[in-house]
Amino acid sequence: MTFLVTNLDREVERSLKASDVRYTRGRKIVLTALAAAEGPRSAAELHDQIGPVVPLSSLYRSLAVMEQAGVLVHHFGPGGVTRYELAEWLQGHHHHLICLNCGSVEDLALPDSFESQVQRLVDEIGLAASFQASDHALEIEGLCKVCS
Amino acid sequence: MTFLVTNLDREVERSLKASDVRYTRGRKIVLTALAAAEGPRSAAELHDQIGPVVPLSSLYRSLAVMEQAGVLVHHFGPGGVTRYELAEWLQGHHHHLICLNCGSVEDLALPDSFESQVQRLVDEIGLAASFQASDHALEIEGLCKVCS
DNA sequence: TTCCTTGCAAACGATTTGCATTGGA
DNA sequence: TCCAATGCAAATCGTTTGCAAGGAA
Repeated sequence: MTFLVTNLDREVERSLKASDVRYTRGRKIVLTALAAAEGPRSAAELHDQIGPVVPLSSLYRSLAVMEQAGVLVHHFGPGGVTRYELAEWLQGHHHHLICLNCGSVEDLALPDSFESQVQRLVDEIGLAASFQASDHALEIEGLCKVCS
Repeated sequence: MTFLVTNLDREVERSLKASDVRYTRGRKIVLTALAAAEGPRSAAELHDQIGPVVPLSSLYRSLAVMEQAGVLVHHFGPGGVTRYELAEWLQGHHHHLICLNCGSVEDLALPDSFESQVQRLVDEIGLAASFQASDHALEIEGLCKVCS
């Protein structure tokens, strides 16, 4: 993580406040679970981990609101489900390791030397394809430690 | 495309036959639509394009069967929907340009010089992360020609 | 004849929403 | 006090499946 949890909390609260969104107990629980996760998590995965204190409908609403406030981002992954994680400005740029067997998705931060190469490739590609690239995601598929 | 449509058809038929799957009229229609597409397509997108001659339930079943036979592969993308495209051995390795505005997904084949760099990066990363990588996908997000 | 395939409708699972109630600034 | 947030249930939407009818080998 880029921030200590305490600072993270402060940053999140500030961001939400800027969108007239309250940083409530339930949202703190969700945010904390996501901050502790090693990769993007679906509503169901979070609900399993958090328990019934935050019902699914509230969970979905909290995720949507925090995404609109720029605190979270989502991805679509294995199982056709939506997974959320902290926005890049909170947890840094990274990529994903996707297990083709169990469907788990874990983060992978690349050393700067790699990342700059990826970034350069994407920049050049965008130019060549007349596509206004603003971000990239290198998803690596294979077998995770557990499944290999 | 790697094959001319005629040869594609022959290859597909052979593959399906090997899985005891018939290459029926409806499946040919779906396959042809996918072969003509510039990127992965969802069942709904195909249905809109093809029309009611192939009902949605048959479409979903055909896509699933052809994927099991190794002729198609799927991805999860914008809108949280599943999109299918020809397997790599039929259309070649490529990446995706994802429009953050309209949600369109289009193919992008990289020049060999780029692709070999991406491949080398992925290989090195896999080693470093004790992850048994078997494939990779470089998704570039931004604005497509229409939306930019 | 033997199975695979199809089509319709019902079933499912993930996600969203209406509405009355609760809670935070 | 006032409006956002919550919780439950009902509604949606993409996708899957049961089952009886149709079609190719």
